[in-house]
Amino acid sequence: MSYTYKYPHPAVTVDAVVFGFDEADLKLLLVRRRIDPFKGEWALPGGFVRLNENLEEAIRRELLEETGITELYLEQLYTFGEPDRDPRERVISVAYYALVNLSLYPVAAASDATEVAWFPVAELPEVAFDHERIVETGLARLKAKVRYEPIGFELLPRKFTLGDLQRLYETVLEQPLDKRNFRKKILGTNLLQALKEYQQDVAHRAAQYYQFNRERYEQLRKRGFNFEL
Amino acid sequence: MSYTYKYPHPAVTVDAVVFGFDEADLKLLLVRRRIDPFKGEWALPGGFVRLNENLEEAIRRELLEETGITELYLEQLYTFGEPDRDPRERVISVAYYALVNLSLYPVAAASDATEVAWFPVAELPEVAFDHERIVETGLARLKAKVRYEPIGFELLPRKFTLGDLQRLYETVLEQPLDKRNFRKKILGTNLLQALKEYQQDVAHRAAQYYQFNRERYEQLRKRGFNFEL
DNA sequence: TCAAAAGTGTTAACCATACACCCATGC
DNA sequence: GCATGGGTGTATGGTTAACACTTTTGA
Repeated sequence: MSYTYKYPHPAVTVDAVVFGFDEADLKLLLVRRRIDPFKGEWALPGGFVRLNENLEEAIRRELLEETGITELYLEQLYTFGEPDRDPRERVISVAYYALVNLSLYPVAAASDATEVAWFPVAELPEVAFDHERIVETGLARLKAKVRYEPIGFELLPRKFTLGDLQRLYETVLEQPLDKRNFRKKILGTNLLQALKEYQQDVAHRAAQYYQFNRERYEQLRKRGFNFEL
Repeated sequence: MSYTYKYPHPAVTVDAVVFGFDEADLKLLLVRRRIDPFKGEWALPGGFVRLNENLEEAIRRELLEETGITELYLEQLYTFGEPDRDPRERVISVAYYALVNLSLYPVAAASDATEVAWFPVAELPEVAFDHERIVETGLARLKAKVRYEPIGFELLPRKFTLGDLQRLYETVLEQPLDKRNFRKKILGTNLLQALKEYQQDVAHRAAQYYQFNRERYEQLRKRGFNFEL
């Protein structure tokens, strides 16, 4: 079977820069390529767009097929279209960036056998195609956006401590934050709901859990409120 | 001549949301379609990407061919890929937004004969395809970005008065600004260079001209300075 | 002399920053 | 009892916001 057009058409793929966060690190999800080119090397999850699905559907399908991930925050990042970015033919890639709650998904360490793995962003392996550039674009976007949209919460479990949240911000922004000022500011937004739950079995005073109040954020946003850290 | 592929390929176009500004209005550049579908209707300038050019080259080529514009600030906006957005075949459009110094280009008013025209964004005609949605996305981006990047200057002539600049900001942000505070803030950034030139033949006190100091902005930005209005 | 926009300074409220100590818990 | 992170308040300086009058020019 083949497809014929009057004018040349590029191929179109979607690729995702998927971030996760655990206590220590910001992590990136990579998959091992099963076909040439770059067979056996690490690359961003993604694949060709089908004619009957839109771009977001395409990346969701690919993420499900390649990694099993369904629950994530997804946003279009940038479209990469240098003529030679794929050795096979002209391929234009619409990149998405995604934030995942790592605790929902198994954290397989990379090995020769694993097909999917999380890598600390500070220790990324070589990646196929121009995916390094796509990752950099995703990192820059995450860093810029975390300051003025409450997307940090997408990287954390439903309930978390203020310490967790602060570590996340410090990691993403690559700078230390003053604990007292951070707490004042975050609690001052009224976007966090304190739970009547506390850490268990920790070797220090147990921290209180909080959860992000998404409805409240939507309400405030409609009235012109702007999150800003 | 025809082109055959093993798998179906979408067509890929680039489209541009081009903004201009004159004393009174924020304006959008539209072109009249010369072929079906939507022949004779207004649409964003743009067209199919060729296999040997990257996306930015493609939109620059199209803008030159369709409108003659070469001097502009250009930035990728968003990629639109609903399966049915073009009745002919699957077409994915990479949209750019562009800012143009209107004084450099003739301001033809729209008529049955004109092929290219500037429309006040408050009075846009019907546009082809899903271009209305693309325009809205561009407007939202402009409005958001003007606050934290000095892109307003791209819409003005090389030399301008502080009044011009304030009117521009008030128009884009759709809100009045306090004149004294606006001047303090803008001059406080040190990004404007006062010229020893003044308005001529105006029926009020002549305003001083300024120009944007781009090198200075680049210097400051590298040192971590952030423009913010 | 009027209309129209240019240009200018001060004050008060608010917000961001810097900073140090006590608390609860497990080992 | 000590190590670990949780939790809290205040003072200072800087920034923003609100506000009114004088200047210059052409008509």
